[in-house]
Amino acid sequence: MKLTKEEKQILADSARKTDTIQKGRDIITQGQRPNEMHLIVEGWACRYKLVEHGEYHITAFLIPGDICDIHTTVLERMDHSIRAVTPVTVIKFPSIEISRILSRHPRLAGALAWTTLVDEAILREWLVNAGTRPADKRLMHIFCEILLRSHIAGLTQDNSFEFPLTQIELGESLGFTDVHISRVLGKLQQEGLVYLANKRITLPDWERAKSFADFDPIYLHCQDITF
Amino acid sequence: MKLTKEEKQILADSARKTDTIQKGRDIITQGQRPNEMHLIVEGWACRYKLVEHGEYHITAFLIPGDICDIHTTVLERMDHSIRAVTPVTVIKFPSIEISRILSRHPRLAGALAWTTLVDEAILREWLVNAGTRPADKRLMHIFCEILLRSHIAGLTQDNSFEFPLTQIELGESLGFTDVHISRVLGKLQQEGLVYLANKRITLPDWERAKSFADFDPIYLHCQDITF
DNA sequence: CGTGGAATTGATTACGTTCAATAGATGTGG
DNA sequence: CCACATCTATTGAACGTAATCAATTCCACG
Repeated sequence: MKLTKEEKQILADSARKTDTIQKGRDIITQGQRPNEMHLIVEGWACRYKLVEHGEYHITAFLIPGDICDIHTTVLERMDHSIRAVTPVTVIKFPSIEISRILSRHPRLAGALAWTTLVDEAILREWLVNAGTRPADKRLMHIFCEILLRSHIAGLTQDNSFEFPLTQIELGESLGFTDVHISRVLGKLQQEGLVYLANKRITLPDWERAKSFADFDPIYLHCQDITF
Repeated sequence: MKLTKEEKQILADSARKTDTIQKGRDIITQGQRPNEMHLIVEGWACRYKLVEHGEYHITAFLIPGDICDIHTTVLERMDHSIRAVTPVTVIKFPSIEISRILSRHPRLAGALAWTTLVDEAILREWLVNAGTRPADKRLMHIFCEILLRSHIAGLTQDNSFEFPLTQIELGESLGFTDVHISRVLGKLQQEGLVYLANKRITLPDWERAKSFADFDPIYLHCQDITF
């Protein structure tokens, strides 16, 4: 879906201001009812939920171009939190402006609905990932997804992308311990499926990566890529 | 969110017709681009995705009152399938009618957005469930969720609800084998946390069930219940 | 240079899978 | 209404993936 110049202008006009969030800080916290919507323009964030013992589970990674919380115009309270994984820059949109847009500009409303549905589709795929795939394929699957999403956001160089996550965070999102992530990641590198250095991931062979991870890009609702 | 009489009428007017789907049949299949939206009025359905070897993973259960596919007005192709778990009766709404409603009736659009966001919240909780909780708690968690959702839909009698799923299907949704479901379910019944008979589940002690499963209803965005 | 978080590696344990066999339930046709 | 087929549930034994506990090493940063 492509926005027209006018539509982009409408969005730009309704933006309030930009803001920067420190690494590790919450952008929004569970239970809040924020009165503005956040669009990430730089850095990585993650959605997470607390579970017993003060542990986390990460349910999504947000990269530049992603919206944190369309929820604000419809739901009362956030049922999860969003945290800055790296320093994050966001543009804020007052909820009132968003409501106005939703009711007056059907095409923009459609665009927002589209991002919501893609978020949902990603969540579904993560659930399948967690429910059916062993550690090595699960890990590769998320690398495939992030490469493709980074590519769409214009953040890739060839078949590599910046990857600021620690193995701990990776574990918290996939449902593994950091110890196990370390072992499996090591194995994947030995097998030449991934190359990781300087907070940057390279997938040397896209087709091999996809087939190893059983990765079908259909759920991202975009074109596949070729390297 | 409560709809007015007029709003309900608008929805009723845009409905095309009802349809019945046999048990085990797809209501919509992955890859399709359906031109109508389905609302379940009777029976259970499930969203599922195929994985390698022809296995399934179930990503959602749909009960009366749930909408199958708001997607149709926005996305091109279904990224997953929906199957009738029992015989299912649906009301169909042509996509064009839905588009019309979305653009002309902001409050109804909001209601549809609300159901989408709750679906997403449920998915998030399922992901946390799969990623962090052991089998017994995971199983109880889904029972808690379904009891509450059934209650909202007016389908409970006291603290019991109809439960047409096989242990195989339960396993396919939680990421366990049917063998393991059988064992864990047996244990939960011995401990008096669940009572299961005639395709009907009873949770004798709601508070105990909730605390055992670490179940926090916030993600369903509705009131909790007391029995 | 020293400190604390992140990553690696090893040894042991445990939760859930797999394979297999049996019993129970449900439905169908003769 | 019984006989047979099929799907579902139960139970047991052996195995395997990932968790846990623990000790080091690596690295970024003040």
